[in-house]
Amino acid sequence: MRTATTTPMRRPRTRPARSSASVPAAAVPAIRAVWTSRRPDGLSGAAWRPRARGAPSAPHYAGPTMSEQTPTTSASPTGDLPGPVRLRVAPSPTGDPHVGTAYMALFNLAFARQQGGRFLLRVEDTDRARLVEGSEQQVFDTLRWLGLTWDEGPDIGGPCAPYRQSERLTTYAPYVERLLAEGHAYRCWCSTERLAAMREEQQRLKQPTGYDRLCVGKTEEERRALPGFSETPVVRMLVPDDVETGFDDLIRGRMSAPRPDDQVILKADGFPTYHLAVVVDDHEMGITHVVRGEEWVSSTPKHVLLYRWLGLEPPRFAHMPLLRNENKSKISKRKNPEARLTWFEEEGYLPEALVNFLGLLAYPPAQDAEGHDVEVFTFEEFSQRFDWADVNPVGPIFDLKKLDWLNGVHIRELALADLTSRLLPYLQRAEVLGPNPSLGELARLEQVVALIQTRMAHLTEAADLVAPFYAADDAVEVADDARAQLKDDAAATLDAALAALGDLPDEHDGVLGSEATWRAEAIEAALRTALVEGLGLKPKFAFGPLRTAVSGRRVSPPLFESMEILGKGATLTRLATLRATL
RNA sequence: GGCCCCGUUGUGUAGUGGCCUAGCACGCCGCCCUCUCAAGGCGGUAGCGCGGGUUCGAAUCCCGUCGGGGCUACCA
Repeated sequence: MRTATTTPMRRPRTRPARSSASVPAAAVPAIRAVWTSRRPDGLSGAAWRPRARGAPSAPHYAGPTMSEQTPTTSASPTGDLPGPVRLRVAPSPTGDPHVGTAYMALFNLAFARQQGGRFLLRVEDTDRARLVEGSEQQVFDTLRWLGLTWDEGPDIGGPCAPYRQSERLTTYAPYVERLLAEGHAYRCWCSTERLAAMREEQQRLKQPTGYDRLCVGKTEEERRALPGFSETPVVRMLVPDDVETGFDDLIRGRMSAPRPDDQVILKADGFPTYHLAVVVDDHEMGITHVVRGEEWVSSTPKHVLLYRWLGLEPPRFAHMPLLRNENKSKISKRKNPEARLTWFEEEGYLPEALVNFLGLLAYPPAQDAEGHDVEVFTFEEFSQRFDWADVNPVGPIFDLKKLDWLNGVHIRELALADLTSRLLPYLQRAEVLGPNPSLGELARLEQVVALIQTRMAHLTEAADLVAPFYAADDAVEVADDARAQLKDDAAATLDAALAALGDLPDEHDGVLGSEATWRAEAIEAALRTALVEGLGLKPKFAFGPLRTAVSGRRVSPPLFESMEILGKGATLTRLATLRATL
């Protein structure tokens, strides 16, 4: 536990010198050095071997060696692994992907990219009871959708494959054997019933809960004679009473954490628990920075202990604050539908907006010359200025208001063709357009999208705005509130509009009709002359009935532009259709 | 209960002892623009959890207190 923390982590949050050089960059060479020399620790055993092509042979490791008893079958890394820093996100496939996973992935990736390092995805599927079919694929899909892509992972492989813990079982065995052999771990045959009863009793007596070490120092036969025996033992860590539990955190500085219980590291089913698997895999995969949620703070001493017992150099730790529900509890999918990553796509959020938003939680935006926040940014911009020391340890409430605004901002920044194609699936889902829209329908769509680009916070809102443009002209559905708004003079207004517009030429002079006369400006001029000047109506009341006739709505995209897109024939039909019902 | 982490407007944040009558952004409210709704422009609203200290001076340092959160599994 002597992580070379030469610089105090957090306190000097020197604002001007925010070049990430302060902590991370400076740390890189050191990590690099440690890394190259720590590979041959014996634990990778047979798996580790010097590079074939003239790689310098590593210094021999003098400590305990497991090589003879390490028939590792997995394809373990050979020699140096790519990247000056290596980070990972390690979700467990236990259901809908969680927004917290994306949050962690973002910060891990941002730092990895900034340092020119690697980002890996590792699936932590050691809990076979909670495994959910298809959830792993959903993790891939949602993270890819967000653009938070990995350099190594279960689906794309990499030098440390496999990247699925359930496929790495043989990797963990020698580590467990070594801990057992050196007296740092012991087998425990206590049944789950006995454990539950023990815990209950401890809680009743208001004692700290923890394993009572009944099995310590006992052989299987000795233990069998006692009650609460189970045939299939687990392996527990033997945590010394006076163990040092402090560690350094990139975000919080020096941390103290509780003394761990005799944590189970190998379950009765032969699967490792998270604690063992994370240490072994992070080591084998050359992880330099462990970035995870604050909920892991209290188990970090267990991990540090494991690293020490195994003679491994521990990685740097960064514990991110937890995203919260409105009541400040840890964000949960139960309380918050938006804790599900798939929800955002369903609701019409842009992935770049979500990433942008996540980068604003517990992290300060950059400031411009006038001291105004620069809250709209890309992942690359975020990555470049990122610094662990700037992460706020306070757990932010996951409040969607700013995301809604950001989504609108990003929608407005999209090129028209891009926005149109992104809208297409939503319009098809809403059945505004069919599965195979015609060229004509698509051409019209882009025109319509230009009108609604500033009128959406969510892509899902497009359906309502767009639908009237694909309705039959003699069957535009008129909303109740729109019809209710029609006044007595609506009929006269429509008649006047019909007359004025009927006189407006509809010619297509130029090639491809580029010189059409049925244009918004001409339509507006004709209508203003007839209704505002002619009938003396206020614009607002003059155009209301027309809007209802054309769109069936009280609120719609700009009226004259809509008429232009619909064309003269359709416009007149719509006006006449509503007129006929009055 | 025990251990640990954290407290700046409704939300996200700036602030690291005087530049703070606490800045910015979102939200909300109002005004302008305007064919509706948006977008855009302008303005307004609201905060240092509390109590002691240290200091000429505290949002900033110290102590206490209160509050919130996390962990306390053969879950991650």
